[in-house]
Amino acid sequence: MEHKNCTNAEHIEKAEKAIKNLASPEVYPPLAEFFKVFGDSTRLKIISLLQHHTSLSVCCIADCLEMEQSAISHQLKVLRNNHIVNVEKRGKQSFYSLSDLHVELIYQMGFEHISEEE
Amino acid sequence: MEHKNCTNAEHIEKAEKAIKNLASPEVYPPLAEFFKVFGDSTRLKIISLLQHHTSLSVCCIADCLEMEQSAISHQLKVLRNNHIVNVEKRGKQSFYSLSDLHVELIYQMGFEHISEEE
DNA sequence: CTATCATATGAATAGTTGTTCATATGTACA
DNA sequence: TGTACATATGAACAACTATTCATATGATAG
Repeated sequence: MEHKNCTNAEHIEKAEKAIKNLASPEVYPPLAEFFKVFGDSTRLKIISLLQHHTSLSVCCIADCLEMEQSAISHQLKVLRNNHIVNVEKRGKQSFYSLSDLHVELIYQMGFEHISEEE
Repeated sequence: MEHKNCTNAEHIEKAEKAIKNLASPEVYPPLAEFFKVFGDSTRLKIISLLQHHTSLSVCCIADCLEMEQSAISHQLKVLRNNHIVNVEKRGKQSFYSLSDLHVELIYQMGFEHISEEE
């Protein structure tokens, strides 16, 4: 690490220590990608709908959110790619559900965090 | 709710039930805003650095991440606005730290989630 | 007061993202 | 086989975002 901004001894010591909290650089882009999925109202609403072991078809989600089928389908693809939902195809329809408990927990913690703000 | 996409009885019943999982519409934008903060590598690295009660100055963070002071300052503003970090000004410097445990937990859960994927 | 260091901020820009529209794929049923 | 339904996907566009550069603010030491 270069010390371009500050050069005093205390600074260097703190920096050397803090840098141990960092993971290897290649983990951050996929982690950011994962959190980015939660950073959109439509996707959060889809996650909401699928809480408590609910399994819904695409058209059902579109109706609940009063949005176009295509918009929902595009967002479900994002959720699928990030292993946040599972699909089960039955006949003409695709049923989506949350892939694991992590997702519901992260969603809940976000909820708690913003509720605590004044 | 309109049933524009599907109209059969089973669909309508499922939709009426699922819609109870939804919170009121105005909670989603701020929640998305909150998660969006985690959706960027630079901000995740800053959160990483500040883990375990670490408190760092702006220039120290810039040095650790080998990035421009200005870029870090802009991102710290985003983190501040979302109550993810606290600032304590001491003389010329501003020391940043994580605002509460939620942040560290959410970060950790994201980490676990992506680690579990094959 | 002035020079310097630390931080913050505004404007500009390149890159990304969510939605819509049009259309393709895939399934079921007559 | 043909038609209707359910879903997926590609292109286009407007809106947003992260970084850089230049500069402003603010504090301290001389």
